[in-house]
Amino acid sequence: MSTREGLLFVARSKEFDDLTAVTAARDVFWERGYASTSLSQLQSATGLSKSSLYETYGSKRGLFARAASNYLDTVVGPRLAPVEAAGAGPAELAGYFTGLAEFFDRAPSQIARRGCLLLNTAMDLNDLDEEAATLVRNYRARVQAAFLGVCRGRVPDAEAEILTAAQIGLMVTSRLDPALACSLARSLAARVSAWPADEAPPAS
Amino acid sequence: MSTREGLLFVARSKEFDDLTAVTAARDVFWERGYASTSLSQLQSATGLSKSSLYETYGSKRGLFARAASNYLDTVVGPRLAPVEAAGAGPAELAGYFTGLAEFFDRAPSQIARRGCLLLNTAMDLNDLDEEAATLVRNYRARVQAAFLGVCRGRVPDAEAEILTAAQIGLMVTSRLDPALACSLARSLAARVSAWPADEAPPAS
DNA sequence: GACATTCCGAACCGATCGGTCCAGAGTATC
DNA sequence: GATACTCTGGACCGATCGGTTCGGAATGTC
Repeated sequence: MSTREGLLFVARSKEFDDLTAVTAARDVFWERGYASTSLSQLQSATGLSKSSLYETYGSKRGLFARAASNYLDTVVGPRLAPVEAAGAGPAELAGYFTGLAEFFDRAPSQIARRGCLLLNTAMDLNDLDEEAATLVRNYRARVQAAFLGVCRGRVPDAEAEILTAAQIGLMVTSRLDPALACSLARSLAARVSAWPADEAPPAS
Repeated sequence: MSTREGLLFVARSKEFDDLTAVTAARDVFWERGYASTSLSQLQSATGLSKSSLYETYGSKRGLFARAASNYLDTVVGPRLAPVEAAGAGPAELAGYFTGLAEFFDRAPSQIARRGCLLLNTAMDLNDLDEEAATLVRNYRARVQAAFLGVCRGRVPDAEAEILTAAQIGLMVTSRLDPALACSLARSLAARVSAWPADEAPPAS
């Protein structure tokens, strides 16, 4: 708003929801990757005109930044939260993999095949910038840190490194064959569940 | 060649080496992915003109098929051969990962960051065809089969499934950070080496 | 009505895309 | 020289790319 001659004028309010638009764009990037996503596809998904997209997000790259941030907040965060919580144990980690298994099992093929937006970005790093590269590296580090928190005191630290790699492989596999990914996720959950108890074992 | 009036004429011989050109193209696809590789980049890499490329390989897609086949023959095959051999054991599997670790350690960054041509293709499946998709799935299945041959009789079969995922994650990680991939590969080798002996344990 | 802002359609930019074609130079054997 | 084939540079195709600009309609408050 602006003032002039003591009068207060209020501008026309926004007609589209920013979160809705970013989410729609996120899904296109997620499914097709950054480089293979065209502006016209983003227009179709968001329902916004090219002018509005440019005016609001500055560029394709700017919209991608918003999409990636949204992905971290609404997809990665909630799924990883129980594992990142203080005191998380094998049960929480197994639940993480079981949750993914159920997702691959139940979600429609088109959704299950999207893999991970940030890992998919690893293939587009040639077309993006160093900022995008560190974004992906930080994501990987965050996953490994969460896994490591559960491993400490129970299994060697290298287990977290390997589990992180397996998780990355899991998301890539889901792009190839969601059913295979489902099976794999269950195997990972089973493996974590088989870890020895860390404290006083239950008297049986 | 053709005959006419009883005379035999022999055509001009090829001036470029097919294997060299395919290898050069393969490296570009490997580094940049299918969709992000342009014809002009393929021209620069192969040293061939657009006309010759079209005449020889039919299309960008046709050249990619040759590149992928070459990749399987000259990259995947040799590295996986010892693991696929009859009677291969943990030592061969550990050697596989150690070989990758040394590669990530010694190869120039630009080379080490290429990851796996076929796994990278998983991101381009939207732009390719079902034939390409089965190519990647078959590669994954081949790796898992090789790993499974070593697991049998020593560790549960699910270990091969998880190791395959870890191997996929390893190749993705190498695109992000070769040093991390090197460390990961060594951890995988160590893990496999720690498997219990399958037959009469050595008397100590 | 005046004013401020939002939004879109459309035109436009320069560039690149994969693909097609052809004239002509080069290279080989007879 | 005649013949047959290889190979290239360049022109061309229609299409699409990300990005930019602008006029004007729509929507709001005063």
